[in-house]
Amino acid sequence: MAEGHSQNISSGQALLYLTDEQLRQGIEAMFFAYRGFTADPDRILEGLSYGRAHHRAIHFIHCAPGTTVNNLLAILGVTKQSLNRVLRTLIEDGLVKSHVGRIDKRERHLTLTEAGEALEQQLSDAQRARMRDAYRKAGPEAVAGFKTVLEAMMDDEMKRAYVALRDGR
Amino acid sequence: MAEGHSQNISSGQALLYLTDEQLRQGIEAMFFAYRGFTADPDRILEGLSYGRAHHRAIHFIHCAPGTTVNNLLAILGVTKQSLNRVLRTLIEDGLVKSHVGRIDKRERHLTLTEAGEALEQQLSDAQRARMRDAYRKAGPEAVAGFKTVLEAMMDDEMKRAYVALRDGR
DNA sequence: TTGGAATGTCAACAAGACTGACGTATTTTC
DNA sequence: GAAAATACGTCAGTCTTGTTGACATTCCAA
Repeated sequence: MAEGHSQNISSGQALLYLTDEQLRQGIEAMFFAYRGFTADPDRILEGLSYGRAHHRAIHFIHCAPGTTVNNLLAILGVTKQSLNRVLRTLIEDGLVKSHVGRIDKRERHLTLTEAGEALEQQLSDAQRARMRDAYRKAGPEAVAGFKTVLEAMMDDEMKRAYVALRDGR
Repeated sequence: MAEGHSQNISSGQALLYLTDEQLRQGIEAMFFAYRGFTADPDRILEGLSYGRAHHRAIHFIHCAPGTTVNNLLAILGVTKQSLNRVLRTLIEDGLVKSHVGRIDKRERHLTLTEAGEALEQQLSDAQRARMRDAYRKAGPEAVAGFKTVLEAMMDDEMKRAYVALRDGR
């Protein structure tokens, strides 16, 4: 493949961070870091017969209370049937409440109950603790770089969702 | 939870990047970026009746040719039954070869066939292309910060595996 | 007012992870 | 040399989480 060699010798040192080796390292760092990133919430959810999908739903309902199923679908990038199964158990277990829309009765608006908020706190405390440690170790400049690269790595759609969430608070 | 408020007012601006809001943004950035990160290989594998699990196996066999099953298990963090299913199909399809160990005949050493290397190239070209774009947009300093934070985010075990792979080349 | 579009639910199925148990070959240890 | 440990493969069963297809309800626009 023509893309294989990204080492542009002629431009010297400046592009050294774009070598295939460097990129491969970045790929592996991303893989291992993501494992660490999800490890703590996974451990908490393990005993509760919930999984990562439940965590994601809870996280985004917490961030955007009153959001509709369709809305959540777009953010999570799964089919509505898949999300529905997760939501059903969360509603049955009294962690999420679903309200029929006043303006459009087809819509269901989702919010966390008190128990839901409590679990969200527990999960996000664990995840933030790891994040905080990593940030502290790395320092503010590294954190800025971290975010810059992550944003550049997103699909455009995802970036829109991310920016909307980020700036909407 | 006592951890809830990480804003340490008394230390002023210096720790502003450690606020819960900032951490939450980082968590979401990680979530969305990882989706982008896996999107391209996923698309390629979709048609081939392979999944992300096959991709991971191929990736690490490529990086560490001759690695044993146990070794791969530790890196991937899955059970042997789970890995075996994937490996079996890859061997049947002629992408991976398994050799009985010369020194220890209990071990199976795994390598990619030519066809396996070709698929690896195709997959990693796609992933590197996205990575390269992100790196280029972000610039070398951001990339350095990115890696620093990711390494700090790994579990210690994972970090060892990462460092071993990184420095072993 | 009626037919299409949008929203959400139920049912059935597949991939991929897990546990547990078992078998085999080989190496290590006592 | 016998017993224990290790490396690998496999069968069976379960769980989470993704998929498609079919369907009910509601809204809106022709």
